[in-house]
Amino acid sequence: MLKSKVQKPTESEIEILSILWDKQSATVRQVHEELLKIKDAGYTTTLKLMQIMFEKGLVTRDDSNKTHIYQPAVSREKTQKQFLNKMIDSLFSGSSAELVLQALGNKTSTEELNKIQNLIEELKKK
Amino acid sequence: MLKSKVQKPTESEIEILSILWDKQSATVRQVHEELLKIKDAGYTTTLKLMQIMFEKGLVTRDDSNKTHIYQPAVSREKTQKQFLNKMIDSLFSGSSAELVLQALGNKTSTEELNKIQNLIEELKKK
DNA sequence: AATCAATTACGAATTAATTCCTATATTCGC
DNA sequence: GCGAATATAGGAATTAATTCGTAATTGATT
Repeated sequence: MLKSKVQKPTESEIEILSILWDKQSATVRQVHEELLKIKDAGYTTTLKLMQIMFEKGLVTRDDSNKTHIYQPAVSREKTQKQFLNKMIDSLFSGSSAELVLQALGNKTSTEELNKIQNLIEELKKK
Repeated sequence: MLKSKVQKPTESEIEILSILWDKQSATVRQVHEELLKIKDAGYTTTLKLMQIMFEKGLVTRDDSNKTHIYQPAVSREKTQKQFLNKMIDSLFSGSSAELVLQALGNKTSTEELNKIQNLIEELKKK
């Protein structure tokens, strides 16, 4: 089993990835505008982050025009799994069930609970 | 609503807290011995980390003897929730159900699935 | 083609986390 | 009490992440 080629995104990088996942593709300017809605940051800060993400292989970009267009190079699902697994490992003694119990314990609507029940039935069939 | 008094533990601090949660209380030496099982580190590194954790209020300590005895000052459950919520927020669009679905998708034993089903039934009664 | 605005590139400064060296203090065995 | 062993304290060095100033480049407008 080979180590993954792509590094794990940092906190700030996840914020940017989230925007790219939503928009599919975007310029630095567009990402920056979105970022401003949730935090304070200079334009070149966003630019620099996205450049670093490009070097890390977290995003791809089309630089055939002056204004580069970025796209996520890692999927939301894969990233979610990556962080879930790390968290299960470090905080939940490796038990995903424990994590689920804790997550449900909080506040989950009946509707969501039903969805989860259905999924569990599906899983048990296999 | 007041901001929490206690800072969020870092990666390394979680490793130490995990040991303290298991042992209830321990000396730096004991924690260090445990840490060595999972990673490489010098003794004073562990010491320094635990001193910082004390300053942050993540642990308490009895320093009436030469060898101080440390105890966790934050609970495992509260810390789990803290990180779960942050993760749900940053990676799962605020939906705990989405996180649960993703976590179950992985690999969970039938036994664990049953436990979760029971919990869901409990939750739905309220 | 000269100017202007927007963009990228580069590199340095800052902040946070981790690591460990060295000095000092305490306890234990003799 | 003295020396060895073990502990804590303090601070400096390192590494990683973030932030942003400044310069160079590009393209658009005239």
